[in-house]
Amino acid sequence: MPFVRKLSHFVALSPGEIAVLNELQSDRLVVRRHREIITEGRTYDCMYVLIQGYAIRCQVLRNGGRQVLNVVLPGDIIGFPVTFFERAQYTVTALTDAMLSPIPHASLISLTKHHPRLAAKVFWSFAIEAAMYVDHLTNIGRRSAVERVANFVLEMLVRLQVIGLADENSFQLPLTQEQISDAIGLSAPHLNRTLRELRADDLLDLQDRRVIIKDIEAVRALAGFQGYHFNRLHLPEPARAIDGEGQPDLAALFATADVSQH
Amino acid sequence: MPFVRKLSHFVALSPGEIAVLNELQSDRLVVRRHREIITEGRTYDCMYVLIQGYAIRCQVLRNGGRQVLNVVLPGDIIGFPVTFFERAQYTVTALTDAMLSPIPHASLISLTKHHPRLAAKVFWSFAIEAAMYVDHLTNIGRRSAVERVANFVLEMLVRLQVIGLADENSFQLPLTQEQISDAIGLSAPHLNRTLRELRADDLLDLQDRRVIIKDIEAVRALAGFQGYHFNRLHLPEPARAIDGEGQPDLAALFATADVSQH
DNA sequence: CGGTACATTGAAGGGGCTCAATCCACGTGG
DNA sequence: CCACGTGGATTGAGCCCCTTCAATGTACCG
Repeated sequence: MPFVRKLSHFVALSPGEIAVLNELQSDRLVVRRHREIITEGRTYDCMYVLIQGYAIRCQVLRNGGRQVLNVVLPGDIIGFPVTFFERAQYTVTALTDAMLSPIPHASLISLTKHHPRLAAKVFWSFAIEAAMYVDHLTNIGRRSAVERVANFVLEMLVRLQVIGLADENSFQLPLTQEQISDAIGLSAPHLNRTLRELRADDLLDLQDRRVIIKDIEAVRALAGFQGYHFNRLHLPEPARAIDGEGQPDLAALFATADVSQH
Repeated sequence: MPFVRKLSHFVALSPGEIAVLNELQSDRLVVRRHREIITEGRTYDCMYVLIQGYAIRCQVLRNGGRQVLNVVLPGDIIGFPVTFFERAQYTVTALTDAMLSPIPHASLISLTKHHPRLAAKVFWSFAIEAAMYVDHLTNIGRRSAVERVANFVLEMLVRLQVIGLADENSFQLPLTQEQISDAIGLSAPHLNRTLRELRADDLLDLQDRRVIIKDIEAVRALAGFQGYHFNRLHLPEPARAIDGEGQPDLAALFATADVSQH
């Protein structure tokens, strides 16, 4: 289960919590390539965990311009923030045939009640999405074309490594150059020229939907890559927790596993 | 309490819930103009509600470039996602003298346990932040200078109206032109020229930190402004909630107010 | 074989940047 | 009261990065 794998990378999960998470993702749903998973303007009562496949979140402007907000990888949750509003803010499209697991909002609320600490961990993980948007923002707002490509490629590398879909310095990525260019705010021709430059300098190569980073250190230096949000999440630990109300069952509240029936 | 006011705009709150939220924000902290509230790279055990004043979230690049990620207004929570990681991803700086209320992470977790439905509402509200980042992304990635300014100004108008700090078509905004330009990915000179254009066309005016939108409809048309995330939040309602496990206390779980001691 | 999807390349132009210089309001100290 | 410093707004000149609009190339596929 890629979601558990990814979440484990960011925060400790007890066996009981893992069981609950797997239970949550027991429903399955298949979406074919190029179909929309979420459609802008519509209403949704659930989120989706992407079990297998790839997708993009995407906004379209009246003049035809597109912004690819984000690439969705296996283990990512589709639905934050988009399904939390009465009308979806953007569209999510499957890039490949994809397998999803719907998670009704009601289940999340229910989790909040019955497994509060686990729910907090899930909500905490939404911070990762938000942090990625933040980094994209600086990337697009304040960097040159080469720097943008370098950052994009490094982000993908690290995210794919977390879920075991990238090796040391290369990975598959089912995006066309046009989609990549829409993700980093460039025109497709200019992205192509920028890639040529990077290839000429032996920094990285992109062919047949495969990215090979030939000189990671150089690319990292070029990108000014920080990647703070690939650090672990920071939840209060039981030992340090302080609660003004002095609840009697405080210790239980902050116990690592709040799952009793397993 | 601006946070309650803002949250009420997005989701229904019972009197009991409002009381709990006010209790949460009882601590006070003053930060002077130009001081940092959150510093990149450091660790935090609490979030802050901005009670009064203004702030900006901001990332700095090695080459000196800055990206203003966001303007923080009264009622906004400072700390999502930035304090949820072991190292803060960006810096938050007070633009004016500011009053804050610290909310320990532990209190949030505690809320999850004791007032699960209210906690869900608070976590749900984080989607608003993320949705704003998403809109900034398309704004910066795919729009021209005039369009960016139009969008920026409209977003500020609506956000300030929600908390009662803007009238029909104008508002104070304590940002220099340089800071605004860093927010929308332009250079300061070019922002200035763009403002001149907009002023010449009688669309809007910016003087002495005050924005006056002279022709809202025209600006809105120019911006292609959607503002989906100013819609209400969409939580499951008690009536429609479905829980696979068939918990006996389901009705209680989804009751609007889950606060008993008030 | 023609059609589709995508990568690649070229030429031309413009939108926005860089780097200043200037202006202006304001506060501060001599 | 004026000289000066400072932070910010405004304007100008030059240019380059990137866009636009094609055309061309190249797989793959029914």
